[in-house]
Amino acid sequence: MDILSTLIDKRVNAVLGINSEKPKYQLLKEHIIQEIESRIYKPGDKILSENELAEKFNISRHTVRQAIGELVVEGWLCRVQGKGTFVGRKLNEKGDKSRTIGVITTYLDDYIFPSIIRGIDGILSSKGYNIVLTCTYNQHDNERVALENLLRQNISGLIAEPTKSAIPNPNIDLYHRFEDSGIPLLFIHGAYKQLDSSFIVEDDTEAGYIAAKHLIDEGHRKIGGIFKIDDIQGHYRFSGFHKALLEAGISLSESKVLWFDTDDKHIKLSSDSGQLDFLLEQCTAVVCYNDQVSLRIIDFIRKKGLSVPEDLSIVSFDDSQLSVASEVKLTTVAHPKEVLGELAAKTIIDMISGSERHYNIKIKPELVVRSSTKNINRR
Amino acid sequence: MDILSTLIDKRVNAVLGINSEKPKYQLLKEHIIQEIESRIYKPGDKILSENELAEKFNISRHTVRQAIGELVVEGWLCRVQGKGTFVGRKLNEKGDKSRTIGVITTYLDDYIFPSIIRGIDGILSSKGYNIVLTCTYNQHDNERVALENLLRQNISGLIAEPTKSAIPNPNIDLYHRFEDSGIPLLFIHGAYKQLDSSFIVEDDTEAGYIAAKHLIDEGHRKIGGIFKIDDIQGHYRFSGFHKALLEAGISLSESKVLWFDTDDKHIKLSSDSGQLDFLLEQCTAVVCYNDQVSLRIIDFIRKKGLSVPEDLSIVSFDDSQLSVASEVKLTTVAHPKEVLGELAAKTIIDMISGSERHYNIKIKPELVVRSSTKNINRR
DNA sequence: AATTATTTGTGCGTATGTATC
DNA sequence: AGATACATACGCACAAATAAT
Repeated sequence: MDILSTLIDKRVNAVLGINSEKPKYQLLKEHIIQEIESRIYKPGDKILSENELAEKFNISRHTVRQAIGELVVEGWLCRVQGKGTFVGRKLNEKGDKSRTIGVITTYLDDYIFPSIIRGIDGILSSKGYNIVLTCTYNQHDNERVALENLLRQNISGLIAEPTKSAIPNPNIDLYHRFEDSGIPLLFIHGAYKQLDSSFIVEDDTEAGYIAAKHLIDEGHRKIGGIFKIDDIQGHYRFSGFHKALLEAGISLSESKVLWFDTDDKHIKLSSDSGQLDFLLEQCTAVVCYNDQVSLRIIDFIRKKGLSVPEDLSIVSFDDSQLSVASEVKLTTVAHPKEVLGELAAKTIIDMISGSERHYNIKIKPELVVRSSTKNINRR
Repeated sequence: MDILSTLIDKRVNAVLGINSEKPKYQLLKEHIIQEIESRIYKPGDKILSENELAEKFNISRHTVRQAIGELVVEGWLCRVQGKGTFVGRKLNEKGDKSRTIGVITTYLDDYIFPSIIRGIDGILSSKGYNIVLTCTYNQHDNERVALENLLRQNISGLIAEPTKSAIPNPNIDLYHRFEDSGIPLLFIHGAYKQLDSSFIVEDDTEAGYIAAKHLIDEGHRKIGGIFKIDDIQGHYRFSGFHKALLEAGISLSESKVLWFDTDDKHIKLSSDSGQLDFLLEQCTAVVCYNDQVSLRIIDFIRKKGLSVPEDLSIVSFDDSQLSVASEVKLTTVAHPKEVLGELAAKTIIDMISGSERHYNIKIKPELVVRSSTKNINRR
């Protein structure tokens, strides 16, 4: 439905001017925005001249200028004297981009994001790019404010972690504006299903598979697992763990897997809860959700007067600083972290300067073998 | 010098219109900006009406509107229909501020800034504030871009680490604009001498004093020091170290202090450089520039077949993760880090909502006594 | 190389609408 | 109710940049 089509008729125009609450320049603005969003005009296209628009809609050139002027400020259009008005943002003096990259994450302080940000920062700063970082605290309204600010900032590219990626996102329209403006958009750590954008994620299923496979290769058959249930990574890691066991012909008895969540981990994983005894009774090895859990298990075993890896082999995930801080150095599946950040930075630079514009990347995790696992066949 | 004063005379105006490259609305813009910067108009003040300006400068009201319109977009002014045009940014619907805080640091990945950012983030997010973070990589031009972007956003406050604080800053004008707009400005980790702004810094001299004092209190008299020479913190810490020794009547023999810089630390502090032997020969204790240096010294001593603290007591600075990761837990003077960040966050909130607008805070560091020092009188 | 047409930029005038005090 | 302020909208003229002739 064309907002301004009725304006062509002068009499109807007059009627519309009374009925409609909105001023003419506002209607024209919305009309032009709609033309851009519906891809009638693409980034770089020349729109109708001011006089043509004035004639087409029977409004004065002054009113057209007012509408276009605001759209320029909002980043939809740019004007070039003597040439015309074009869709998209004006480039700076030298004709190149701003060399500023926007980054949106859910948290700054999250266990994984300092590392990812470090990876992004390391590459981008060495390539002469600046970073503008905003975090959403996993709130859609904060995400919206961040996107609106970045749209005004003439950034060359955007790296974003989805906010609440599992549920429908109300800010998809703003993400579309980056694509409409020809600004590369790259998601990390997840992607919106509603948006066919580039993304880089880690492969948690593969991580779970690698962890279990390593224990199987070391001769273990009685393998337990401890996973987090309120985190999708926990599900994926369990899924890969399960797959490896099935491939090895090991049936998964429920009793060998312990699930915990954010709230009950202090109870379930404490030494005297009794929940952990099955590990020592039924297993020679265990896959732990992350390095923190590993340290708890090692603590538990030490209190029983036993030791790792002699009495129990342990594999965990993330390769955090904790994995080398303790006396037993942990065998762990390294989360990409910095690598994910570095790859994201390199990819966004590729998307800005190169021809290739679409990337769907899953990073394969790698096992770091240290001293928390042993081969039970060699003795 | 009033840019537009000559415009009052119509004939001179005509002459100026030929000689001056700039259009009238541009001259009016600069005139109004100058009036705001010179504090003739303060935030919240009402400026002359459009008609008054048009009459005063003998230009049309349309031209005045064009000038004011751009100043509104740039955040200098806001217009209220029926009331007038005022200095400063328009508040949002509910009349309150945006609850977004701008943060500018030199680096993201620097050894101290992840912690400071964590402190800021922890407090601000819990109070419902958002953060927009930009880092300058210690470059003035990046700082300028960051400040310009933040000026366009509707932030309620700005926390900034000075970029190259030791040399004159070319972006002082932009920092003034925040103060002109009534946006609280708080520096951390240093402050520009040209600007009489609030700041929160750590007291490195005091830290050096505390470190040496602790060793003296533990009975040591032969105390060495290892400091970094290309970092102002190194100078401050040495200064405090020196003061403590003087107070205790210990003369500082030059041979007991080793200076290193970023480039030569791998050579000077390596086990086989010979530079470290004086420590074992002449001292019972040593003050190390940071925890990293401490670990190197411990490594050196272990290779000599000796141990800490039995053969040498060590105090260092920062209380980083390293200080508890090794088998010898380090006695160390805790850098505020998170506390600095948290205090900065609390202070900026105070400055936004409270009446007090000016803070000059030096944080006293605290000694964390662990097991790298021993009293040589008790045996 | 100069001319011309087109397009945006600057600037003036006027009138009327709407919000505020 | 009236005065004042900004908001919307129309008209015109000329300058400056651009592209094509």
